Amino acid sequence: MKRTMYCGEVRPLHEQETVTVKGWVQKRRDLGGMIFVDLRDREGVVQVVFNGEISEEALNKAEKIRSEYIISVTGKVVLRSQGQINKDLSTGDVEIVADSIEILSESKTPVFDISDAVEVSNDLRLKYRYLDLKRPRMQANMKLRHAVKKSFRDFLDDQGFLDIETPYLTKSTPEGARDYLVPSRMSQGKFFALPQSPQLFKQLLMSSGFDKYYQIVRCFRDEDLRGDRQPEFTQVDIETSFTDKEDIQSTMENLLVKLVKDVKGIDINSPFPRLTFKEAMERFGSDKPDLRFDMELVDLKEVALSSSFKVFSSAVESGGMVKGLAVKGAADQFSRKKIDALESIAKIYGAKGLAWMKVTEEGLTGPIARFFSDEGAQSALLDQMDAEAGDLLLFVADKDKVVYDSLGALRSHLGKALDLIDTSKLAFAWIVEWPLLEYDEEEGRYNAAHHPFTRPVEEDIPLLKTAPEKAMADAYDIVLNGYEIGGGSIRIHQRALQEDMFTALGFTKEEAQNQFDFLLDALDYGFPPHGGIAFGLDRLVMILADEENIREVIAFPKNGKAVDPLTNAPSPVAQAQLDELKLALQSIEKTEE
RNA sequence: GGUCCCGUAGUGUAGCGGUUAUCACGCCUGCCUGUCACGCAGGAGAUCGCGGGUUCGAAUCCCGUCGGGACCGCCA
Repeated sequence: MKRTMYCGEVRPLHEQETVTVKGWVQKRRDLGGMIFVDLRDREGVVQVVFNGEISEEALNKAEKIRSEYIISVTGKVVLRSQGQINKDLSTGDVEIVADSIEILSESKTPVFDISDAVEVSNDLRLKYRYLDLKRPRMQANMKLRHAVKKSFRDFLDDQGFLDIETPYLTKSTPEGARDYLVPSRMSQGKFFALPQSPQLFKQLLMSSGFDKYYQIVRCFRDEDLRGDRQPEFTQVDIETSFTDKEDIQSTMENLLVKLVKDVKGIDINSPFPRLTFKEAMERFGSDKPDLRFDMELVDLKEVALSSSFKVFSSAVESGGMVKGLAVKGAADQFSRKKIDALESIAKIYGAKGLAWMKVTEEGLTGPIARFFSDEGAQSALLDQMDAEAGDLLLFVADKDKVVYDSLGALRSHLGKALDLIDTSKLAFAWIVEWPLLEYDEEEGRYNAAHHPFTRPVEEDIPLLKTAPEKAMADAYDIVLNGYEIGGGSIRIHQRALQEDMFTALGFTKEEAQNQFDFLLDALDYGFPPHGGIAFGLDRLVMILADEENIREVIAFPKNGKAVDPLTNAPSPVAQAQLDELKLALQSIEKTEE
């Protein structure tokens, strides 16, 4: 019998119709002369009734079925009588009275319940991912991911963007993340790298005149994993010629407004707020601030300098800073022990300590309150921090980076812990005016903050030769609820400027030519001005799905050690395979330090 | 590379120096014609991740190891 409809789609309008549904046995309730089966497919669950008075044969077969058996049922749709309606099911007004049943596949009892109710360990879920993906949560996440991709495609297609594929077997480049390498049999001793992004290819496509390009594309980075980072992840990669930053930003805002409406039915406002990198760091201690709540960092340079508290004044005098957070109305909730816990968070980011005071009706209390006992110092502090009785004040005095990182982390932590976040909000924002370069202390040189093909802002182009570290990039990130969900820039489209950029990054002419000859050569043949953006699809879907790990929106992800417990990849290979590639393994025995 | 947390029936857990190792769900058998967390009666199922140590005695304490998770570094 051919399926006539999905289980989850049976409705009262189908009353008296004979239907055939095929699905997985969610639950069997055997009452003896009568068996109820909840039958599940991707669209939902419907109750099937096996009644000996209707069909003895079907009832007998139904006695044999167990959880997750796959069956085909043909029967009549009937309305349930009052009192038998199940309002928890979308199909709860009806049920299917079975005339016949066919068992299409048997199943062992699954190792865990196919339900959202039980929290199963990550390891088991990934090992039995095909079972895990049956769960309603995962089915919903996969459908959402599809809807997001479709919305991207529909919008970009409407706007005249062309989907063009770029190679996965490509050239290793020294900049950026560690590459995944693929040995070449045909060119022995040489390696492809899997792309960290299709960056250079999309730029070349611009030179070829494709004008508007997009691709939903897998990218690979061999770095340690996090909740929002997998070794392979998906970008929505976009590039446009004859454009500028504002043009790209407004197009992407239109895209996201439509996307959020399409997949969540939510109206969001555009344009999105624009913060400079500096402003984001100063106000939120993060380059990807969560703008769903306030509690901004307060600069206390003046207060610190005039204070008798050495820790504060000397931090500023030695070139660092002092910043504070006013945690509104939280003084009573924070015992000494809880403040110690906050301090240990600050210390993760290099803070030597976390200074604190509580504001009471009588004034400031806490171990450092005595330094702010005089009327003037106290009112200056309270004024700056907009603090009042009942507030908990937190301070970090240190190098800029430590102050930003530790207070930024405390702000996020407290936002969650104190329930300050309106979780129904989607707080998009652009972070703009990024430094072009950042200093790498380990290597003792400058690295591209974004990537080496990012154009400096027009007025800073001369700085590239004189003081490149001061140059700002024509780059922009887009953040959502405390995550970076995309980033892009206007690119360099002149050879001379690209060479200056390589020089600023410490490349010799030969090194630049060796690594990027194809780009430099192409630049000789002319590039239109161009720029673009890439979205992290997994992260965006994760946030829209209300998940906290991108694993939840990837069908077959890796675990925290970059291993796939389902297939057990990566795995050893046969000696013959290595021989063919002329590869020899070094001893991988653990060596003593 | 580093810090912290977790490993107990199929699953989720209790126990934290002496228990017949707890409970729930699931599983198996029987009964049951309106269940939907079905019900009732019974049953099986655990080398307490692994190795070593302390102790009269270890699931429990200590060390190591393996596996998992979170975070720092790393991720243009």
